[in-house]
Amino acid sequence: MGGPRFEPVRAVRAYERVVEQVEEAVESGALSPGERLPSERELMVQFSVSRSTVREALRVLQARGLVRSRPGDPHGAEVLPFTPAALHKSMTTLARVEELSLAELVQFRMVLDSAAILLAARLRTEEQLAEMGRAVEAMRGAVEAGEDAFGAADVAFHDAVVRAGGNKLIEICTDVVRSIVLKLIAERIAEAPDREALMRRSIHHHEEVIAAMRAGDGPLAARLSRKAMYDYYAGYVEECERGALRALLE
Amino acid sequence: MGGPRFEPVRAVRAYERVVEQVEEAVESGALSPGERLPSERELMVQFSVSRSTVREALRVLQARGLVRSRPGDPHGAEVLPFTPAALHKSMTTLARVEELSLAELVQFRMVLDSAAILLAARLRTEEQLAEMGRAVEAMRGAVEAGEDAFGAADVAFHDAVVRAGGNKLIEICTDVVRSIVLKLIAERIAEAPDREALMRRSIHHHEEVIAAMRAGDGPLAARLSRKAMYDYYAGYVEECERGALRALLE
DNA sequence: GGCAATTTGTTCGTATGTATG
DNA sequence: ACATACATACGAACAAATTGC
Repeated sequence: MGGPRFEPVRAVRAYERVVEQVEEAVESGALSPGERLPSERELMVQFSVSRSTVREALRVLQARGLVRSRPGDPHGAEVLPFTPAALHKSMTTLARVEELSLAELVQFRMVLDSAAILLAARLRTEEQLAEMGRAVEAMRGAVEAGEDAFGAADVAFHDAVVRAGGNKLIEICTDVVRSIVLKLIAERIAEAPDREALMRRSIHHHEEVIAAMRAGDGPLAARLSRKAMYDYYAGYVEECERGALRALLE
Repeated sequence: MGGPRFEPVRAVRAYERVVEQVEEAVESGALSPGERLPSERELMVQFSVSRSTVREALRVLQARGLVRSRPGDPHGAEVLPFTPAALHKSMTTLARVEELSLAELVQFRMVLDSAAILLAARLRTEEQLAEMGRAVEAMRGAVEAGEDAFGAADVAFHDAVVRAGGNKLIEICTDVVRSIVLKLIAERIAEAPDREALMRRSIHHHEEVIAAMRAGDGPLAARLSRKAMYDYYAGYVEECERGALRALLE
């Protein structure tokens, strides 16, 4: 006994080492968005691997949203600014293969949104509050204009809220989950009965949320927002799953 | 005017079409975890592309956690069960390049955890409650045993809670963010002063949470859990950022 | 345990269409 | 318009690894 404790070594592919090095350079800031990677031929020299290996590595980096390469580009692959695209992709996959129900997704939104509102009620500036107000105004104007305009204004409101909340992780996850939910009910949302009444009630709810935030009552604002989201989406959720959503309404 | 409205066509690479088809097969259930893909040479015939193209596609699918291929395996690439590995990877990247602060991550955990507890307080079975109790017992026994055992028991507790909450998205995100947080403070957690006092207080908090859940008081249990997490992690968070965490304590 | 067949990992060469200057 | 350098894609080849006999 005693002696050195050796660890099992997993065979690591050549392309993985290339990925690791580029990834490290990007995440450490040595390579910034907008900058370019050397050309594939240059990379195969620097890493002393073949062209195919370089290309496989670039495919993986591209799948992770770190770089983008275009045919014929003399500048080489471009380092991209962070986008939640990869996060979006893996959550979408999760939603499909794990069969996440719409109820679970909406519930997740209710949780994140009310948390953001709770935070925003404390941290918001007057300007941010005004921005939320303008978004609700836009929603009012968009009732006639159609789904897309209304939806865009609604997104603007919630974006303003989560930004005011100051948590980037909440911001990004909210964005990702919202788009997944919208995609799931996109075809049903237009043909919902009482569409206009739903919109007007939603606007009313949003105004109540703003009022509560202005008064500094975060818990109330959060409770109101959960109620608003429940009212808006409950119609699309299976009856038997609404109970779980109502559990968040107190 | 009039005439057909043509849509812009983005040049789609050959490997992407391969990825799309395999991805569709996996997500639709036509290909189940444990099943095998044809060999690379067989795939190049079926898709009528070169082997390099097949391999680039396989690398992307592997990066997304859908398949795994090993050298020499005569059965071809294996279709994997879903793991949050890809989600974990993209969140870790997010944490690094977007410079998520520890405070934001902990805040996110406080939000998800208290939501799960709120749900679990309503939906938990007696058996699940008992499982949480056993986890706390294990924590008590692990105070002497060391960090790892205590941490494992703590994980078991929170796992039992989120499972009882019944939202798989919350479950997975909790798991991902927890491991990121732990990695960030791994080296500091062992050398924290008053380590044992921290553990004992944490155990006490967990017992209070269970009691509140048993009494059916979800909001109280959630509030207690936020407080518990704040107490446990506040020491690792920059002074100036603790305010944002306290905003969740009411 | 050893051996043969097959597969993946990797390299190299070549042809083609494309973007830049 | 042209030349250059690039990414895309194909095909052949060899080494290393795995499976099944």
